[in-house]
Amino acid sequence: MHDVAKEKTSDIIQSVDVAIDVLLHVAKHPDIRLSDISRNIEETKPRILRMLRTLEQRGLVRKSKTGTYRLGNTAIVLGTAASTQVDLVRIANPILEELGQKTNETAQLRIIDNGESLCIAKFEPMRDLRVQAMIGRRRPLFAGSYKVLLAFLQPQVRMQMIPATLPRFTNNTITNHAKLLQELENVRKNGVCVSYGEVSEQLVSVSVPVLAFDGSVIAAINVAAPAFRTQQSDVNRYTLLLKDAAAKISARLGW
Amino acid sequence: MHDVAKEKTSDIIQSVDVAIDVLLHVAKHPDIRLSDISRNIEETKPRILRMLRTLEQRGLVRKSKTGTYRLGNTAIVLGTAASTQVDLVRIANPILEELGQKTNETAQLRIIDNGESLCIAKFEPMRDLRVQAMIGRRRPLFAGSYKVLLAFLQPQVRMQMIPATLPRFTNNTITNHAKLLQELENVRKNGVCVSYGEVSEQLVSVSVPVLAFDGSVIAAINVAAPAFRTQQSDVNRYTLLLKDAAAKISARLGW
DNA sequence: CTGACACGTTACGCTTGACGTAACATCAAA
DNA sequence: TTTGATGTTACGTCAAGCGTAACGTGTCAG
Repeated sequence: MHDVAKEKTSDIIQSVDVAIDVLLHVAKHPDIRLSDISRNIEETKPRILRMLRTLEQRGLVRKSKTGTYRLGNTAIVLGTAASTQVDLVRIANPILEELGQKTNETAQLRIIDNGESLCIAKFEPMRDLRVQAMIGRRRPLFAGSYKVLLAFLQPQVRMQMIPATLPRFTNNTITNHAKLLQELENVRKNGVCVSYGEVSEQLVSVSVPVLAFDGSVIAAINVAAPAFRTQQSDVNRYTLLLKDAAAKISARLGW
Repeated sequence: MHDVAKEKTSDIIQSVDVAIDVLLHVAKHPDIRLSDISRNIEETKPRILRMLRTLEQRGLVRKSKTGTYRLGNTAIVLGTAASTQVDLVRIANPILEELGQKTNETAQLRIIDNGESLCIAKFEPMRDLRVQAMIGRRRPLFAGSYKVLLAFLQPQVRMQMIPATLPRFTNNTITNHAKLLQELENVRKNGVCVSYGEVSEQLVSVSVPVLAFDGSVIAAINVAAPAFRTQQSDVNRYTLLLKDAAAKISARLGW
């Protein structure tokens, strides 16, 4: 066996691991059916069926009359408990709300997870047109203002997170490695990253890092707004508010 | 083997089942340590360790530097997804909020789960003194206004849910079987259940059922308030508002 | 200082739990 | 009817996951 791309599964209990795969798959694809899960996860149908039955009996998933699966009540209970247990989220939420109220734009809290940025808290203002945020949504680390997360990583770790070729999303996407590294340098110097439509043409996004006492990056908070109503002065204001909010979060995390 | 109290584990994959035990246990007891989980679940430490490692690698739990475990980021993502996938919760939430705003008291959505009532959605008003509700909290079915859930069950199912001896919580708790059955009869007739301090001395709680098209009970919604500021007129008003809200939920569920 | 007793962790040989194959029933479309 | 999906059951096989035992470590009490 070459086990080229095979993960080293040291001490992981595989049936549980696959069950988590199934659970997260149902989370991502509501009303999915057994066969589709089996195909996507690449496991046999009887195995997936056993998994689903186990999850269902515990209320983590629910089977509809038509045979499709969704998350169940236990998942709600679990998630609610989690929101109060994860310090970062619990602390950030009110600060994020204040930030969103002041800017009247969408604010997010994002962490690095599995080589991507993951939204784990958000605030959306009450106005007709706003940027939509979604808890659980993943975005690349190397494009848009979330690359602030990249900028504050240790150099050797950072390099591993940057793919060989940088995919293009818009005209403004940075696809040149040297340029990206230069930009990361600037971001680190200024403590803020502003994206003018690097991922979506019409959006401006401003992110700052949430740092630990030792300068390591914990998360990023950001404000995203439609480009047409965002002047340079707004960006400056958001930056100040973001830095203030980030400092508050850091402080309240105990540093 | 007598397998007297042994559950029939037909087709359930045990290691996954235990992993769920562990996960829910962490949810219920934040900052718990390996040994305690092992003791409570009654499984060996190596087993639990393997479970925790698997859960941790997927971000469902997180291990602190001191060796205690909490829920992790993935649990948040999961729960958020679940809130949007479970029809009942998604539909009930805005209606519950409206109900809570109108009454200016705490409102809850509760279902039957495992012989208890389980809170799966809530609204708490912005005022200094209010009844606290918590998603995931369980309460008995046979005491307080949640017995509305019991009242609308099919008779044979209902009997199985009522324990041989009814524990007393307060002076007002119904501990007599005949009396309880009589009360359930009234509740079914009136479509509402009012508890004057049956579980907590100082609380008044009003619940109505959310019924399916066929008359089967799906859930209960309730309003709970401190007794000292709740007159009979308030109870009457809550009842009307609750019945209205329950009808809306039923309708929006597609019946 | 030194037992004594927690804690988490590792190693490993044994067993049974969980696996995949194959066959099944059912339905829908061709 | 045939074809090709679906979900499901049954069963014999095998290795995944188990518990035992022993380890290292830290913290109390004596």
